[in-house]
Amino acid sequence: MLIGEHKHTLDPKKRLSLPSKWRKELGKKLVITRGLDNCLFVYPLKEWQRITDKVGQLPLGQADTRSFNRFFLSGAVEVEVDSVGRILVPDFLKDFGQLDSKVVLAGIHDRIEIWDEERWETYKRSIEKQADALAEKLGDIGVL
Amino acid sequence: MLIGEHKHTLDPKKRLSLPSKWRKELGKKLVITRGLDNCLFVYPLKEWQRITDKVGQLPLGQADTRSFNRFFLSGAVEVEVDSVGRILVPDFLKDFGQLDSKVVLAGIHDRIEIWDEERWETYKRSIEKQADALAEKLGDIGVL
DNA sequence: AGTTTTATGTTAATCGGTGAACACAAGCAT
DNA sequence: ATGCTTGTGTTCACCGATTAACATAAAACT
Repeated sequence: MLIGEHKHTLDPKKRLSLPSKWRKELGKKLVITRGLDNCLFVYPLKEWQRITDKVGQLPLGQADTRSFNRFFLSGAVEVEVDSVGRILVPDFLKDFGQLDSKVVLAGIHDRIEIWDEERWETYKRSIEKQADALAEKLGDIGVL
Repeated sequence: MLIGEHKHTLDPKKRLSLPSKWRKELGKKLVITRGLDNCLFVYPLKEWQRITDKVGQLPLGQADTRSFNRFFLSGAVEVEVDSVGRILVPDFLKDFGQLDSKVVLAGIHDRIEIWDEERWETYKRSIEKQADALAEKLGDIGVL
């Protein structure tokens, strides 16, 4: 289970070292892709396969799902973790996530998300404000 | 069953000793996370798993659940109880809970909550005033 | 073909976290 | 009252992670 948040830096060569806490769980091969809300999603290879299975089952007839597939799949890249636990972030994904050198890695259950630090802080403040309202909604669903 | 309230202090290294009463029940590994109303939730590992099972099944497509997942999961940290019964509170959670050195630990059924002492006192006063009204509401649901 | 730039791999140094051990204070119970 | 448990504060030393710096390899361009 990937949880927690870590601040790291993207080195000048766009390499990002993964929090050592997560390395075992993440494994050697990962998939990075465009995420929602302008962050990047990073999945361990196994999880990625599980997800593409689901996505592949969506009806091709709807324009929405076609668009989403393109967004999600065409932006995906398989990367390998190097000997010191770093991954290489491709240019186009770095641009998409508007990443500077300071980034935040957030563990969300089965994936990690990469955020530009500044954007993460503002986003976080906004969800913290909404949290109580969100929780009520989820209470209805029976989570808490 | 975790009940009662205890005043403790957060030491300069952000360590918090758990009330000895609860230690057996809490076990060695706990999860701390952002809670509602600006307090922190602390779950024994087992309870935590029960909750994340539910949370993990929420649909990725809804912005609300994404937000809540980020709020709840990225804010979670697994901590170990040290040899003298203390846990370490990460910076970002200390900030979120607006904790000073004096805190209150409140037992709420299957979790404990960490509150800044001052904020706890005001909150408590407010719910004490509302108590009668709250009870009526619960009566409607059939609790009391 | 040679030179410069880009990519990748390896090593090193620093910084901070973490844990253990200890000492003291305070409260509770017998 | 006094002895034992619990909470708090401090010190130290160690280990490891992250980052920066360096070295090598590949590639691109002239």
